[in-house]
Amino acid sequence: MEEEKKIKKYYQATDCPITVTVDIIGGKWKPVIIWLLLKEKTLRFGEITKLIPGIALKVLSRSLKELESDGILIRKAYPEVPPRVEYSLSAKGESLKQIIDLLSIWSIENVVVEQQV
Amino acid sequence: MEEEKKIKKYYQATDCPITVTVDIIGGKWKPVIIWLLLKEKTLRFGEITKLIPGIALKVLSRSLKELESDGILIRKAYPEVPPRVEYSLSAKGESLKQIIDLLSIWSIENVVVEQQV
DNA sequence: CTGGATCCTCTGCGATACTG
DNA sequence: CAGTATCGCAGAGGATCCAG
Repeated sequence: MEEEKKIKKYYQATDCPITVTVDIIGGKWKPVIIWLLLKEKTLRFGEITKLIPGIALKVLSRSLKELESDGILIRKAYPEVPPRVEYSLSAKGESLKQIIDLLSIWSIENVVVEQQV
Repeated sequence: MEEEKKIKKYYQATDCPITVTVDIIGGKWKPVIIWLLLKEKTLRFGEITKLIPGIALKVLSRSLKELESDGILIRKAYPEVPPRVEYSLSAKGESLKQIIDLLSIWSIENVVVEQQV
């Protein structure tokens, strides 16, 4: 069923591969999460909430799940008390670095400058 | 008021410039529209609706407006009857080519292949 | 031909309380 | 500590009719 959903999702937007990527890394917080993981390599759930003060727990939780099921990041849970869970990027996630960098650079060159002028 | 909204939008996501760009080119159809304009250079409203069969008129209309107000594309209306309106990318819009290409390539390498296997 | 006006649905996002 | 459960809101996306 999930498989179907993905395939459907892929074909619905005029077979445009760009939309596929935007669906995966898009949204309000996912880019930020990926960006943080690119910098910090490994982060715990609580650390992310501190690094992204505005995010709601539920949203972070769901974002991480989706990124995991898309193969972008890897979730490692340690059977301890209290529990510890570490998130890090997969190879696929690392391969987004170029894109994330470009997105960042573009906005700095094309949006931020404007606002200062 | 619009200015306030933009500035607020920029600062809300932990000052992350990536989100800014995603906000501009994100959404279900905007990437497709930009991609089409990169290829075709100039398109009329009706032509876009034909190239993107699934899109609702209102959505296309709003997407074009937003892209225009973000300075991505240029709207040229000809005072004729029946009216003719042409859309083309601004220099700022053209500068997105690199990003669009990367997004496309990434999905082809990381998503499509998987589905075929 | 271009798109505004209207009404509707669906889901992404958010805040708080609670649990293994 | 790392989440789930629950409730709620606002906006994106959509279908249809109407107008300059």
